Amino acid sequence: MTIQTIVIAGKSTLKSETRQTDNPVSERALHFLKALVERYIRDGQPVGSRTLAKDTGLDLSPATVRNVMSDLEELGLVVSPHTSAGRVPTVAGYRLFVNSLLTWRAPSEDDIASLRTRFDVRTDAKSLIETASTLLSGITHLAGVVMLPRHERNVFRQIELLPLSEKRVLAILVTSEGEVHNRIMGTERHFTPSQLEQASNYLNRMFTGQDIGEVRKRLLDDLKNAHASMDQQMIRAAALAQEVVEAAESRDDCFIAGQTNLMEFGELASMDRIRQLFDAFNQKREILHILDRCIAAEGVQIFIGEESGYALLDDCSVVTTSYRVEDRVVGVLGVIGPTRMDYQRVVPIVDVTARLLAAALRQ
Amino acid sequence: MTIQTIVIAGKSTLKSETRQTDNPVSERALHFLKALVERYIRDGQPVGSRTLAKDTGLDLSPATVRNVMSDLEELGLVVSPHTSAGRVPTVAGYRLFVNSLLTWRAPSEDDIASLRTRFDVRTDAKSLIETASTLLSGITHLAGVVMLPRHERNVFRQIELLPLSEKRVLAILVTSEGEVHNRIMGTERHFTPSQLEQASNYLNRMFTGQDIGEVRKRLLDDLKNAHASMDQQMIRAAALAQEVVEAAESRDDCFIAGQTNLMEFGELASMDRIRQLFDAFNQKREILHILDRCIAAEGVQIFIGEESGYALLDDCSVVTTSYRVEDRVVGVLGVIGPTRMDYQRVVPIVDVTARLLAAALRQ
DNA sequence: GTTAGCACTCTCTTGTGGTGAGTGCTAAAA
DNA sequence: TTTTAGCACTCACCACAAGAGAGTGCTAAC
Repeated sequence: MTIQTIVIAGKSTLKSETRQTDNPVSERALHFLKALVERYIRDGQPVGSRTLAKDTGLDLSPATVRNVMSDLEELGLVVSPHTSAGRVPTVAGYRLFVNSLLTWRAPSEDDIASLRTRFDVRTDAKSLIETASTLLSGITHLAGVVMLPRHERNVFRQIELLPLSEKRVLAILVTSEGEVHNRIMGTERHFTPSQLEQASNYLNRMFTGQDIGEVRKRLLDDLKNAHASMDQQMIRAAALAQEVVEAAESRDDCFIAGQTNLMEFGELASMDRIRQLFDAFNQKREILHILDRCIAAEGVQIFIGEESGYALLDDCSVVTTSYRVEDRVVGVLGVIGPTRMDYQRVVPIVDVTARLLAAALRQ
Repeated sequence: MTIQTIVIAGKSTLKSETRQTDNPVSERALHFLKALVERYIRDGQPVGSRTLAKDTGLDLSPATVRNVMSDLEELGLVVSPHTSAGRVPTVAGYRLFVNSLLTWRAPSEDDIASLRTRFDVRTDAKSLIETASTLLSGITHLAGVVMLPRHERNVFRQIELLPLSEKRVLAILVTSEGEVHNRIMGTERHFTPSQLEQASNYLNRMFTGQDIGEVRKRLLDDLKNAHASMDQQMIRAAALAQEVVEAAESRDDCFIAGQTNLMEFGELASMDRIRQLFDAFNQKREILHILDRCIAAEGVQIFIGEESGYALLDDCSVVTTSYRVEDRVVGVLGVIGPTRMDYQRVVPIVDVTARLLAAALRQ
């Protein structure tokens, strides 16, 4: 698995770990590989020696090209689906292409513009995430996904307990950056408004400013060994708070937009494949795992085909990057598409989107 | 367009407006039609005279059946896709079937059980809606959709304004039945916590218990003709409240679950059709319109094929019903599937789900 | 009214041959 | 030694034909 950092703006820096200096793949061969991948990304058809010969501009005969292709095939960088088809890049081929052969193309003015204007700074995190994934999918014509992972720093700000009806209480919890969680809870006994107010005052006094994880632990403790020092009242308050705090902690916002874009791609086009894919998207589980893996990494990450480790995504690639606010990673975002996506275009877009989203979140 | 009310529990009452007493479609022909539709619903293939002859149990020869079918075809109740295929019901055929030929089958114990246990009364409206649509789609193997239309009665309960950072304020609005709306707003000037508290106190004093629509109007008025009697402070408070109130009013929660189930059906199986369908679901617009139409109606409504009026749903049927709390319609729910869905099973399930959801919402 | 028989129609499957794109290999040219 | 031309070969794809199967409509007999 290779990781590369891209620094956007047309130029690229690669922390390339691949570039096999040990095996002697000639400059020319690489040139061909590049042309081949580009061509294949363009029209999705196996590319043959004749077309490739023209594409490179090197004025060589198809026969020569064939020889080179043979070498590339031996190296496992391309395959032909059957004897008399052209060649198609393998995962290794894409990898090499992405790592060493590609210079990132800065997103077009249009793309940047439509990104920038649509990020309205004045909205809350949730809708920002939503627009981000919609934009990503809209611009790339792939599926866009944005995730807001559990904060490492999620702070208890304020809790409010409101009576709803006889035995139901509405708990509203505000955390860190103005995120609001709420839950309705049934209670065994009736609380008067003033009791609830007392309870929330108590909770606020105790916990404001503390980390949510901590709060949860303390609440649990309190409930378990409800020590004498504690007022009955307060124990009940803790019980009420418990649920909403839990909800606030386990929250994982993750949006996927533009799934249907994937139906356009012939290579995924069997109804069955697509269905499995969509179901997976709905479950979100596996997707979240993949994205989780990117949290730590620096810069844009690219999983090509099987690299993601999920059979479902075998002929898909995932391009992700984390976005950070004040050097703290707050989330991961990216796109999912067929392996033959236009990396040169997509990668920078993912990168820029991450930056813009980060900026918007930073207020 | 016909509307029928079903009263569930195995029996059915039909306010049938179709039952063409004017045209002489024989009892036997109807019997055949019923058999044909049932068969077609079962295996989705045009059904021929031979199979049908066996199906009815009437011990008639295929030739006789063919004669009857010919009549039915003349009446526009069935068609054959081509000369040597069997017959397939037309929309009119389905209509007649649904209106007059069908006795509703009470949902199976299993289905009821899995519905009942999964409705946890102790959660908020939003998650109830979510489970309802998931359940619907799970049990029927169709797409389930649940909508919570704009309340006619949506009451301002409490507003809270919290300072987030320099120039951002978090507004939390609680309405009617414990629904929480929140928005983050940028402001031109800095508010101190106490100013915000004052402002929310003011708003709560003014508006608690009033209808949200009313509140919005009054806020707008206040802002427009900010009369001398009003304190600058209060004008700002109004400005802040404005946004979140608007959000609370225009909210339309609508969940669609199990879209992918529709991919299983051969008749919708062109990638293109499905894609359009999914895109429509994502937009939600048209779906909402259809559902809107059902709000007024009593009982279960069935739109077969083109009846829905949306070309997209030409070979889909929509089965919906409204659900009510204390005789007030609070929402609409239903399923979307191919015209050849198993109405006998699906309709009662939709009906029961509505009742259970209503019960859960009633607390 | 019902049925048997029959010719007919149309889809679907299977097989066949042709075409075109592309290959690998070999031997000659550079 | 690299490049190229030539050639035989492979395979997907298409069009077409032939046959099977399912089902029909019609007619004439029961």
